[in-house]
Amino acid sequence: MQIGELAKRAGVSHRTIHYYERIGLLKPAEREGAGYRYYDDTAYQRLEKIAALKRLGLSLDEIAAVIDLYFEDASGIKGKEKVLGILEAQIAKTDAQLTELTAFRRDLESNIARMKSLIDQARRTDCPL
Amino acid sequence: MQIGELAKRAGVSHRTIHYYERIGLLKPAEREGAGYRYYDDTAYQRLEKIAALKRLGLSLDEIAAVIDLYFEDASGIKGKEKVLGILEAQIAKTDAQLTELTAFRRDLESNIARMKSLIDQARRTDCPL
DNA sequence: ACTAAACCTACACTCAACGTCAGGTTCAGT
DNA sequence: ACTGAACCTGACGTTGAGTGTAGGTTTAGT
Repeated sequence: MQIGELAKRAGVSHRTIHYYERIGLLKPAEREGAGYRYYDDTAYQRLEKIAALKRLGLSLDEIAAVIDLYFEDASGIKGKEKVLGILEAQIAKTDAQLTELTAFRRDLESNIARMKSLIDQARRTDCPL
Repeated sequence: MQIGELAKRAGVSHRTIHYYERIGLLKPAEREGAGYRYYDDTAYQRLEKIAALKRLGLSLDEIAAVIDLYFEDASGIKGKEKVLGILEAQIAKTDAQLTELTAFRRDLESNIARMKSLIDQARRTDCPL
C-alpha cells in the first residue's frame, strides 16, 4: 500500500508518516523504482501501536525506545539488558499513573454526584416544573 | 509567600507561574504596594493539582476547564450543567485510559519476563560463569 | 502522448509550554 | 544611604510534534 492509504487507515496525515520516518519511529519502507514508499500491514500495526502509546502519555522519544519490542527482538545481550531497564522504569511509571488515574476517577465521580445534587436542588427551589 | 518560595515549593519556575497566570490558570494573586505577587496556600494547592492533572495527560486548556471545581462552586445552574457534561466526558476518557493503561502494563510485564528469560539463556550458553 | 492524482524533497511555519535575557524596580539588612 | 537578593515586564529563543507550501516527479487511466 502507498503512503496515502496507510495514512488514511491509520488516521494520520502523510506528513506525520514522513515525520515519524525522519525521527526514526517508522522504517523507511520499500522504495521501488522511483522514490515512492510502499508499506505492508506491519507499518499500519506500528502506527496503531504508536497511537496507543501516545494516548498513554509517552513522548515519541519514549515510544521509540520501546516500540521495537513489539516488532523484533532486541539484538544482543547488551541491548536486552538496556531494554529491560527501560521496561522496568516504564512499569514503575505506569503503576504511578494507574494510582493517580484511579484517584482522579474517584474525584470525578464524587464531583459528578455533587453537581447532580446541586442541580437537583436548584431545580426544586428555583423552578419546580 | 512570594513567587520565589511558591515556585520552589511547587517545583516549578517563577516563569511558569507567570505563564500560568497569563493564560488564566492561576489567579493574579495579591499585589501589595508595588507589583510584587503574594500568594497563600491555595495557590500552592492549585499548582499541585495542575501538576497532577498534567501527569494524567491533560493539556493546560483542559485543566483550566476543570480545575475550578476543586476551588469554588460553579456559578449558576447553566454553569453546573456545563461542568457536569465536562465531567462525564472526562470520566469516559479516564475509563478508556485505565483500560489501555492496564493492558499496557500487562504487555510490559510479559515483555519483562521474556527479556529476563532471554538474558538468562544467553548467559548460560555464551558465558557460564 | 497526455493529464490528473498521488507522490517526492526541502524549507518554513504553527502551537503549546515553557526558558533566557535585558533592563529596570523593590525590599531587607547593615 | 547603600547594596545584594528578589522581584517586575517584555521581547525573543527553544523544543516537541507536527502542518503548509512550493516546485518537481511518477504513475495510472484514457
